[in-house]
Amino acid sequence: MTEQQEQMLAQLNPSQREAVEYCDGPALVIAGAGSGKTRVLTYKIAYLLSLGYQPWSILALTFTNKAADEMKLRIARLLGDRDVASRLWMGTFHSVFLRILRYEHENTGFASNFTVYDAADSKSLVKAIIKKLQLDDKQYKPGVVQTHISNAKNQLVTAEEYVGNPENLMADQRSKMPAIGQIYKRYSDRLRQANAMDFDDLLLHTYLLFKEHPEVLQKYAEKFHYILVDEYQDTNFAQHQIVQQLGSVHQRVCVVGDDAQSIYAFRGANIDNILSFNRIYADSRLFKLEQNYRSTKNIVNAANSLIHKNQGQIPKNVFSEKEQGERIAVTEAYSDIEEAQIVTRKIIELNHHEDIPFSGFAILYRTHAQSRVFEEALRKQGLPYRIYGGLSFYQRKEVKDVIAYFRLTVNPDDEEAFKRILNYPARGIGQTTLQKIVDAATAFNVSLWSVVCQPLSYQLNVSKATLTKIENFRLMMDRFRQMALVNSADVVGQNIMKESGVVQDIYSDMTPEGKARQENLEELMNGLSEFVDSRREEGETNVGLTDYLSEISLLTDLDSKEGANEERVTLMTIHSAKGLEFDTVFVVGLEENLFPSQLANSSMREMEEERRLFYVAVTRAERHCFLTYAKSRLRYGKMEFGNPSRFITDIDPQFLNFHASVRSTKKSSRYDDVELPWAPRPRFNAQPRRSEPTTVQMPPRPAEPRFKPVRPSASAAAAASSQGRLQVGVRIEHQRFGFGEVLKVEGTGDNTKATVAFQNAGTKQLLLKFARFTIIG
DNA sequence: CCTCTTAAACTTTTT
DNA sequence: GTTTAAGAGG
Repeated sequence: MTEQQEQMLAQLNPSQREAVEYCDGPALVIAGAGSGKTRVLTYKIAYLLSLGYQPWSILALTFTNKAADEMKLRIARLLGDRDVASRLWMGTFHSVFLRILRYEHENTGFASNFTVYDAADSKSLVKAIIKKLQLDDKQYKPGVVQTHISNAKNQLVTAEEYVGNPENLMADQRSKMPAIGQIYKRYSDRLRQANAMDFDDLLLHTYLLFKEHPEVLQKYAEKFHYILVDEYQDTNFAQHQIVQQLGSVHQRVCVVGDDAQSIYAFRGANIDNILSFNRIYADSRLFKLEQNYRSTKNIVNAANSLIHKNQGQIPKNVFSEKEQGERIAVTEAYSDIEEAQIVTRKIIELNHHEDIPFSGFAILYRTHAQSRVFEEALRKQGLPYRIYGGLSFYQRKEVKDVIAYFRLTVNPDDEEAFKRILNYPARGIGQTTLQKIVDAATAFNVSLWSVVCQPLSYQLNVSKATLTKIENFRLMMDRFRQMALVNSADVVGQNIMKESGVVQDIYSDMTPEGKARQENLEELMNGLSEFVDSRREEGETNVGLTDYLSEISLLTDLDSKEGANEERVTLMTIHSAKGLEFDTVFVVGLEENLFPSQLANSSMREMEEERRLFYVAVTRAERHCFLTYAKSRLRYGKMEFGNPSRFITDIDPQFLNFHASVRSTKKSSRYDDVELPWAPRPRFNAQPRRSEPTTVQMPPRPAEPRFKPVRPSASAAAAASSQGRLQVGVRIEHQRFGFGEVLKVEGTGDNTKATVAFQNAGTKQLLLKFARFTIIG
């Protein structure tokens, strides 16, 4: 063993070390909450590299981009100057498979420029099909049908197989939706027609690709000498099978997970995947990480007593060696509004007396709808906060519209994009005409775009005037495509914005809502420019719209890097909080029918998942954990009265402290404010009232020119002058990545490249020609 | 074909 | 209470 390896392994506890060192075959690592799961994964990858594994032969799969980014960052830091993190195959299941599917598209029957439909696109398509089949959308609710289709795909059942199996029809008849098979079949046909895949297809088609083309599977199974999977308890059948396919040659598969934290069964995650791992990989070894490094003894013990109420789990003994800590405080509030006030007050108090920064607080709730009251309370007190989740930036109407132009430019057959923009901005092609186009397309089994190209051959029956309008639309899109052939994504994007008339439409609206939309589009265009710049700096020459769309199609709000390091209170659902930790956690809304959700009442299985969700919530806390519930709450605009959640009594009372709120005994109105007995700490700027009903706080941008002018070669002059002084060891400040140190300089002239380790952004390769930074010594 | 008004549905959780 | 769908009128 080399000294470097010894040094690295010395930083692990004995069980972590065992898990890292065992590299000869399949391994299952059961990692309790806060036990250093990510640490094991990153050290294991670093260790593999030190053994001589090539970075591109290691595949590491996660569920969120955030987890993947975090791991890359930590590996880069661990390895120091070896710039290999970027060459690892690391990412979410969906993003890695998207990459493979694009590369191997010839064997999938899709063109390489296929679109990824988001959930809204899928739903809209399902809805259109239900309508087309003249089914009652009360009986066939699009969302419910979509879930059925999604479940089938996650079980790797294709539409053909679904229709071919009479059992499915019988099951669907029992649920009063016998036509689901028919809808599923038509749905897949239309996706193929549109050259598009939905989220589930990224898994299903990867599986099919490998199954139907053994030679392709062989290539990847040989390529990946080691496969690591994070959060294995959340994998569904499809993911489980693909991992098995890819591991078939080398059998070196290491999965990490915690059955107690399985919270995605509703989405098809199968806890059996982790429970049956030992059976599938005959000679697999089991490692358990049981020491929790995150939370106080009290929190860990409370969580243990809670999860003990669940049946059937892998036995483990999670323990903490940290201080005992205080008991978990349970507080009753009179109303949801008072609940928010209590939490806000407590945050101010802890911030004041214990110097806990605002970023050390998290308010965790079961549903997004609960965020609003907390948002208002925090704003009233001038506390900085950030709400995660809900409508992401890319799902806002105006943003989706522009993205639809990009999508249709890249993929003419994209139906959902087509429908979105055919008459936006208004160009006199209405619902009736669209319906005719759709009908013609379905009749001839072609895409909507094909109909527009040859309206006569597809017997499109519209007036002469309408035909001209359609023709103009077609010509415009063709211009965009010509442009996209030779220009980079930012240039094309700017042009599309202007020529499509979107800019004119949005900027003619001077209402506050209109202003907000303008800001969002500026944000979008800035993001596009940044994307192109950053790809260029990394040496990519042709950064097209396809690249950009691939990047953003799989992004969620949680992945936005902006404001991540700011001093703000975090508000999020418990689901999004998985994997995170905070000094102080408030778990709110602990009422029957809210948490646990009333929908979980029907089965034990669902109730246990809710309990695991609560377990996840409590174990996010390092030092303080507070539980609150409200006796009354406004829901659907109506006042409801609830009872405390059963989960509170699931925790052994020796770990709890019960409080009734001071005010709930007094007569109080829902609307008056709580007077604070102390002055709050320095106030931060309150967030401006959002004019859009979204739950995302986008960081305010400094006043800038409307759209950043496109820079063909950034600040080439500045770069050239600094180039001479740029050498190993020099510290720089990059416009976007922040402070970093130069590790390597190679190449000459325009091709000079520098490898820079940034404090917060990881190690990046910068092409000096494009990079914007200043040398600081 | 567009836009304004009114009615109904909505809330789990997300890649 | 909020957002989307449908229907009437221009």
